[in-house]
Amino acid sequence: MGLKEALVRLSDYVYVLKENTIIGQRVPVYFYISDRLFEHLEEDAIRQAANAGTLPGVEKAIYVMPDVHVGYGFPVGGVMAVNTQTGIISPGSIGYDINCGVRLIATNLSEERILPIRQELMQEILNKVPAGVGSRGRLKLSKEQLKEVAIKGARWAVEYGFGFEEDLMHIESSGTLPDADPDKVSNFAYERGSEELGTVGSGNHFVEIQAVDEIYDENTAQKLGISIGQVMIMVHSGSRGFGHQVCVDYLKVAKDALDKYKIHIPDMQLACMPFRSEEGQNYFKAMNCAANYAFANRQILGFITADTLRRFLGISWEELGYRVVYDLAHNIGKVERYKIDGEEKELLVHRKGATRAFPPYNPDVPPAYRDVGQPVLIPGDIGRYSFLLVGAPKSMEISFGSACHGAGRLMSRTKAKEYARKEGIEKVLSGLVVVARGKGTIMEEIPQAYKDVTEVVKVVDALGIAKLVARLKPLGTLKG
DNA sequence: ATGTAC
Repeated sequence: MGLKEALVRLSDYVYVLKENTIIGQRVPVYFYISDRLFEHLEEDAIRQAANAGTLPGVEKAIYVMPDVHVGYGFPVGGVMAVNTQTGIISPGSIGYDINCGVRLIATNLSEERILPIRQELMQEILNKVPAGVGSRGRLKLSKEQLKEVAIKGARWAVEYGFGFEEDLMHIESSGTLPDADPDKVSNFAYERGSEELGTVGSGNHFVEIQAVDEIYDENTAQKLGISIGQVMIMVHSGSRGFGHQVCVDYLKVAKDALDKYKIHIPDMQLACMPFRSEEGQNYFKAMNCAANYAFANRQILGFITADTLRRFLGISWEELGYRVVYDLAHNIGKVERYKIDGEEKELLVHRKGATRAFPPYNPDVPPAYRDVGQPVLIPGDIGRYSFLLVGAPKSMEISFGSACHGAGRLMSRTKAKEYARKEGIEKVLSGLVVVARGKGTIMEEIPQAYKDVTEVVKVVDALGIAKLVARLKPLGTLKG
């Protein structure tokens, strides 16, 4: 019997894989998924989530979001919380792209102003914002400068001239994670990161000009300063080669330390080390450096895009009305406190393809959003809607303060390319304004290659993990 | 995701 048959449907959006379904699995795995998305649930993704349930110190349950798909060791869309005293830290369960995440910037512009010029505007953004694998930015930073980036995160970018002090108040952890030690990052990571700060990268990463298309919760939207027809900028990017190298380096450290700490794992991709060990702490501190690099990266990308838009229209910053709504990580490990069976515990929450979704009045929600909850940003794929939600109370009870992160792949990259070639890329993308240096990435990232993100957000909304606020439609997209 | 393969 396959694992998929072992899943028990508890309600419309909840399936469970009971503990001990696989050997050594100490906690249940909850899948937050609709029946439609269940059809696409891969056997391997279920196995990966169950495997994580065997890791030392795992608490309560593994949670899997509706946009789940197979990842390296741990599925994308997975949330795992580990006891910080007795548990491990797993680089593969945070992901190769450390602090891959999303930033949303609001403007005062209305959609009508952009629609007639969007083709030319996107060409200009293509000229000004570096994108693509191995793309190099306008900055070339020394190791010493990168160490500052690794410590200061988004603040470094603001001090360098990319943005404003107020931006920092509207970023997860203010865009600066404190437990970062740049001496735990390898020279090779610094080399790879030296020319990539302020670049978009490839894959599903993008910079997009959007318009607010539908509002689901007028009251919350108003408090967030969001209204119909408003032009927004969305940035989806991560820590580029810098974070990738940190992950590669510490996966090796973890594999080499398995015997030393007598850790037994069902899959080498789940190689991990005790969180309190020297190796574990070194990775945590290096991971936070990479996360800070990613916060700085999105700070620069968002600012350059806004500045390009502003100059293109020949208007002032005041007239543009640039305002960072929020910026968050969807690949990260965070130390947070949760009540489990009445006992408060300190946990390392691994979020891989999952966003934090803290409810109203949580102290980590910025003051401006205190009574609405933390903004949750869900990027769509080329030509697809993106969504703005806010964290809701249930997340603290049933998902370690987490929600989904996006659509999740449906077709492999090869299959997507085949499809695009067969149908013709012009037809597949008809009506959309998409710019890129090459066609390759676009072919792999066609909308048909992804699950329907609308269905994904419906699930987290229905579960009370996050509440739908607004839908954003793309006006123009820059891809890597 | 990724100098898209150590």
